[in-house]
Formats: sequence, structure tokens, C-alpha cells
Amino acid sequence: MTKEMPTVWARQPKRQQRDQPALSREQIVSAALELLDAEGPEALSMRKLGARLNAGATSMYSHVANKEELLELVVDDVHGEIQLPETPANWREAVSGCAHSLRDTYLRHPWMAATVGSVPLINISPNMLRMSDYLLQALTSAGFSYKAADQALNAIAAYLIGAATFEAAWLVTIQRSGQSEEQWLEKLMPAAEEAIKNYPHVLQAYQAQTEQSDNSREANFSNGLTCILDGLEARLEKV
Amino acid sequence: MTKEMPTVWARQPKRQQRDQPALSREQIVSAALELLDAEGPEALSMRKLGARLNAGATSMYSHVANKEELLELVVDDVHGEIQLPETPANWREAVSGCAHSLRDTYLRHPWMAATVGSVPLINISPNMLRMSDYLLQALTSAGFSYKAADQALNAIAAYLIGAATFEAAWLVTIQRSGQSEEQWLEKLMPAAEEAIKNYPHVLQAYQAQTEQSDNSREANFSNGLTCILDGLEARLEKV
DNA sequence: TGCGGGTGTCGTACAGTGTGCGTAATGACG
DNA sequence: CGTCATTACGCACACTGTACGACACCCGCA
Repeated sequence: MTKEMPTVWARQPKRQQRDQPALSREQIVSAALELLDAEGPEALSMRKLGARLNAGATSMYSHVANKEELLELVVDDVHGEIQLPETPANWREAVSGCAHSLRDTYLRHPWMAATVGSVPLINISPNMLRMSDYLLQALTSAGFSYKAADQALNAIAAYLIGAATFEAAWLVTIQRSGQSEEQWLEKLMPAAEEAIKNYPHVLQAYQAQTEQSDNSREANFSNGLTCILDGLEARLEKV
Repeated sequence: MTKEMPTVWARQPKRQQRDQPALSREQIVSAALELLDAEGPEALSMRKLGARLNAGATSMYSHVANKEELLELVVDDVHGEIQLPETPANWREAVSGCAHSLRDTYLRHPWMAATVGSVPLINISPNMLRMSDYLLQALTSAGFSYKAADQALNAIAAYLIGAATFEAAWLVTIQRSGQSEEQWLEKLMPAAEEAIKNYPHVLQAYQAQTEQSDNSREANFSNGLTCILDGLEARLEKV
């Protein structure tokens, strides 16, 4: 026998219980998800979670090894929300549709980006595999070799996680301030300008940005994505 | 007066103390850094930090508002380790040198990637501004407009953070297992193959990868980076 | 020289955390 | 009916971040 791996995905699910226990893994996971969305990751405690489920503080431990494993499950659950375009016209559309859906999902659950970084072996969680498989299919059938497709996938995934991390951090900061994005921006501006003033190029970029019209976060995201896709496409054509 | 911003960078440093107090901000930050490197982020507690500094558990609060702010300072401190090429031959070299140094830095402190996601307003921390300014300078003097350079910077930064996140998560997982990367891989393989088996394209990519020789993490990172740079360069030429 | 007052340090205390353990209840099977 | 496996739960432990108040120190001023 191989020694057990310290990850949920390798662990056998518990033998099907014959009776109907009050708690189930899915209930626990979805309650945790609600709590995370409502109050953020630092507010998620096993006691609160138990309370929300009308259960004791330690009742969840029959269904979940520990808090970390619970988080793995929740993260994978959220990854299940990502929609994969069903009949994309080409590989770019497949990737781009998936990318935008991932972004939407991560921004709907702004704690995700900061959390994935501490979840081990995220690559072999079911819903991540589902997405990888989809993208590899799209890429290889467009002409990428499996090696090239794998590398492309890594690059894309890195960009997506990074972009989501920045954007989510921004949203969380605003959310915590309890103000609207405009109010927050207005209050931030003096401090930002003060911090920037000794960095001439940052200052210029800042000024160039404020007089531009289309600097929405969404446009910015698409822009970076297009950039990667262009780089990939160039390689595809070269072969 | 504008209301004070809830971030270290906007806050005035405390009035210079005339005597030589036992603790200083720098000491605290560097001790925290050591602790994080040695035992990981979940092992960093104010009490342990105090003990390491031969100080009481709450003595740090005269120099640092709270643990979160301490983390902001540590993160910026680490960002200070990133080396910026002094006389790059062209913009690609500038970006690439900076990128590799960032990667090295993040892998030297594997807790960084998971931590930056929960640090607010990272963009206006001094050492981040220093790097942004450097890159904007390199990009604009290569012909990018300030708007284009800003977008390019965002794309690059996202890729870097994302790539570091994946790689660091991998390293941390191995480190926690207390085994070498090879041992760990060997033990992981059966579980991974089991998890993969229903995803045909992932499986093929996996097989293609194992028979390849040059699939080092470093090569993978460079590859994705090159891909972005190619995409950027294409835009630069088009203008 | 003496004396406030400001500053840094630290002990105590409080509310809250994850979770190990023992126990009790529940239902299935022989 | 008894036996057994499984879940739920209360309690306890070690530990967390940090508010508060007391205390020791050093400064400039009288």
C-alpha cells in the first residue's frame, strides 16, 4: 500500500452512511462558503460555522479532517462555478471565455485569490482538472503539441491567478472601508499622490491614466489576456 | 485635513526617539522575516516574535500598529531584495532580469506569494513603487506610451505573482512533507495518476511531460514570460 | 539639583481560536 | 434482543491578537 497522501483528493470518501446524518460534507462546505462570502476569511471559524449549521463546534470534524481541508473543499467548490464555453469558435474564444468566467467567479468571492495560494496541490482538485482538461483539449486541437499546450496552460493560469489577486485585493480593501469605490478613491488620492511623487514615471503613468477614459478593470484584464494569447498565437504559427 | 488612510505608507513615522530604545521597527521587521522564513506564516505569532527579540509579548505595539501592518512592512522589505538590472541592453532584458529576480526572491521566501494577496494597497508601498518606476522607465523609453506601459506592467505583474503563487505553493507543500522533491514526487505519483485518469487530455499532457527532459520549473517560468514579452513586442511594433 | 512629562516596556487579562478526547445517542444488522 | 459502527457534542487545552494600566527611564526646564 502506498502511504496516504495529505490531501483530500487522494483520501477515500468516507463509507456511504446508511442513515441520514444531520450534517453532510456538502452542507458544511456550502455553509462555509456563505460565511466566507458574507464576512471574509478571517471571520470563518469552526464555532461560527457550527452555529450556522445548528450544530456543535466540533461536529464538523466527522466530515472534514480539519479547517485546512475544509478550505480545500470550498475552494474546489468555487472552482466549480467557472463556466466553460460549450461550442467555442476557436481556441482563443475557449481560453478567453474560460478566463473571463474565472475572473467573474474570483471577484464574486474576493477571498478566493488570497486563499488559493495556501491550498496545496490545487492542480489535482477535481474542478481544476476539469478546467485544465477543457483548455488542453482546446489548445491541442488547435494545433499545439501537448507539451506546448501544457506550457501555455501554465502561463495562462499564472496570469489569471495573478490578475485576480490584484483585483480582489483592491475590492477587499474597498469593501473593508465600507465606502463606495468612488468615495474610497477620492480619499485615497492625496495619500497616493504623496507616495508617488518621488517616482517620476509612476507619476506620469498615473496622470496618463486619469485623463484616459477606458481604464476599467475589465478592459485592463482583457488587455493583458489578449497580450498572452497573441504571444501564444505567434508560437503556434511559427511551427 | 484629509482623514488618515488605513495603511502604513500614509501614516507618519513616529517622532524620532532621542534615546536608544531596545526595539526598533527595523529590528522587529527583520526578526519577523526570519521567523517567517524559518517556520512559515502560520507559526508567526506576536509572542514568539517578542521572545526572539528578548522582549515582552506586546512590546512591539509601540512600533507597529498591529500584526497586519507588520506584515505589510515585512512584505515591502522583501520586495526590497528584488534586484533591478542596472544597464539593461533593451526593455526585454530589463523586464526579464527584474522578473527573474522577483521569482528568486519569492521562492527564497515561499510564504510571500500567499501573503501578498491579503496585503492592501501593495502598489503604493515604497519598494513596489521603486520596481514600477524602473519598469515604466524601461518600457516608455523603448517606445511604449505611458498608457501602454502601464497596461504592460499590469500584465507582467499579474503573471509574476501568479507564477510565484503556483511555484511557491508547490515548494511549501514539499517542504511541509519534510521530504526531498524527488521522494515527494514519487509518493505523489500514484495519487496524481488516480486523480487524473478521467481527464484524458490532462493525462496526455502529463505523459508528454514526463518523457520530456527540460521541464524544470525555471524553464517553464521563462517560457511564460517570453510569451508575454512577445505579445507586448508585437504591439510595440504595430504602432 | 529637582521635577514634570513623554516615551518605551511589560504583566495581566479577555475574548476568541483549532481541535483532541471521552461520552452519549442513533440506527443497522445478526 | 444484543452488538457494533458512526455521528454529534461538551469539555478542556494550548495558544492567539491586542487593550489597558502600571512602571521605569530620559529629556528639557526651572
